[in-house]
Amino acid sequence: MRAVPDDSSPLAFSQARLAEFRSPSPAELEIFSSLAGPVQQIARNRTIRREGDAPQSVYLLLDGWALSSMTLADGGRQILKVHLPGDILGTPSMALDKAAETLTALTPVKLRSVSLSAFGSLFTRAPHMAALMFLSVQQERVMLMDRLCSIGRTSAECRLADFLVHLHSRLSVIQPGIGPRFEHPLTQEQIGDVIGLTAVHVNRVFRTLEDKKLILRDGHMIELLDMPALRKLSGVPSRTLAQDLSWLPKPLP
Amino acid sequence: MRAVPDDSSPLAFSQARLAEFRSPSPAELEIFSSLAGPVQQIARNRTIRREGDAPQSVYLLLDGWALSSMTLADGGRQILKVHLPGDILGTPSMALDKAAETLTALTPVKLRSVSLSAFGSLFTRAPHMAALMFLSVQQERVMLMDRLCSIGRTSAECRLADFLVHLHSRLSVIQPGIGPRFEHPLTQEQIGDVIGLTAVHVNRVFRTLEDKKLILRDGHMIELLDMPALRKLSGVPSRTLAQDLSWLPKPLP
DNA sequence: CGGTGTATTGATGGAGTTCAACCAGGGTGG
DNA sequence: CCACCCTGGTTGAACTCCATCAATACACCG
Repeated sequence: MRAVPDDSSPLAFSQARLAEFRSPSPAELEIFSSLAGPVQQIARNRTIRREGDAPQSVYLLLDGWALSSMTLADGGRQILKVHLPGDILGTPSMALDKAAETLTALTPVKLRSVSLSAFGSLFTRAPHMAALMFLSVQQERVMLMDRLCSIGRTSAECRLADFLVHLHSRLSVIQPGIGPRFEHPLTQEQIGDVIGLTAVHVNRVFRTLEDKKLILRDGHMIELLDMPALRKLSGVPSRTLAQDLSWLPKPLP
Repeated sequence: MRAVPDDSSPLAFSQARLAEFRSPSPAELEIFSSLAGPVQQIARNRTIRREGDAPQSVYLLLDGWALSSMTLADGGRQILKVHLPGDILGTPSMALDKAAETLTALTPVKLRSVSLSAFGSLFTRAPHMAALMFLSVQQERVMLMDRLCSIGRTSAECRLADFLVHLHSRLSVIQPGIGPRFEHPLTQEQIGDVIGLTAVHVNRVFRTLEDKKLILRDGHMIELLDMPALRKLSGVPSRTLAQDLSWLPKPLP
């Protein structure tokens, strides 16, 4: 199967993501791409996989925004991650009986499934690529740790600032030269479910950030007016990836 | 080098941990063990590695309790994980320039270092073992996700209940047949730093759990009197590992 | 025996929730 | 084309949970 579909730009995203860690080789990208199923379209607000389902594959997000979330006993919801094109969805539940997280399309979405057995073959066919995946998961883990700090130990204002700065920096990776303005499809209730606040309070904190001239809103467009101040407010340090990954196994030729 | 040191029990712990996912083969455990450095002793309250240090190795915890934590801009601290014997410490920062978490010995500790290059060789020498490691990290990620829910969306009472139930279940893995009572070395301030509360409030919540006859305390000994009620209170579902891991690469003979 | 770190309890205050009302935009169907 | 709703945003008022400040008690240790 030819790896790259007609509109090759989506795969370019995921290449950009993995290229954050120096270069999987073209041969490896080819392998990974050949493991994935056909491109599927999912409509807005459709569930991709529900928590409790048996995990049978993971998903390469090509286009659109998606959410992974968990539902609590009391009906509350926590959004675990806002997914952007290039992300791989559903991997946390690979080791589990029943999926821990629900995956939902936030906008119309294009994705390709990768079966667990296909994924598993990476470990023998492309060890270097498998190691990159391993590191990518560790990176996700650090992001969760940072969010734990943010939610556990900082005020609502800090949390929202952190969320906006973090989202913007992730968008910058897949849209270089994006500038300080960006559009997003999230409701204030969803933002609250990300950072552990009620929709009402998210609204109020948005207002105070505006009043302080730190951000500017127009509908679902947000402009970060004072990035340094926002970063400082967020409290969590920015992470830089290791330069020296010479300890990894050698990439395929 | 003979893999198992004289007191072989500590390695048995880590075997127990990995055996949660069906069986790395003895040959693989031998490989892993041969990668690790000599046994080191660390005194109580000593720092194993500070956040900001360049990550050069990961650590296999053989004996004792350890903490991984992050310090915020305002001086606040979030404890990311309470580590028990058998845990591998420091892996989240493998992909980073500077370590994200500080590792501290909570009790006198025995550990062995594994250099990054040694760890990396697993991916070519023992792909099945590498895949088990990969799954183990995903499992850690799910634990962080569960805690995010707990801290982000539940009351202090729920959080403490969740913490106690979770800690107890992890202790049960390395001390089968432990019963409902267990001892721990944590101060109330440290527990607060785990679940995002102040020491004062941790104390009050402990009291209410006692008053409700859910737990019983004597110094640093805790007895879980009503496990079902505590589980229900915690709100987060209990996770069960996948039975079918046939999609993994074949283990070494 | 003083000193330090931890546990405990009370009193007060504040950040965020909850409840409620109102508004704006955008489908949809008569 | 307009009445109708329905979702999402906005603002106010009351309340609650948890933080903060403070004081005491207790244990361990030089």
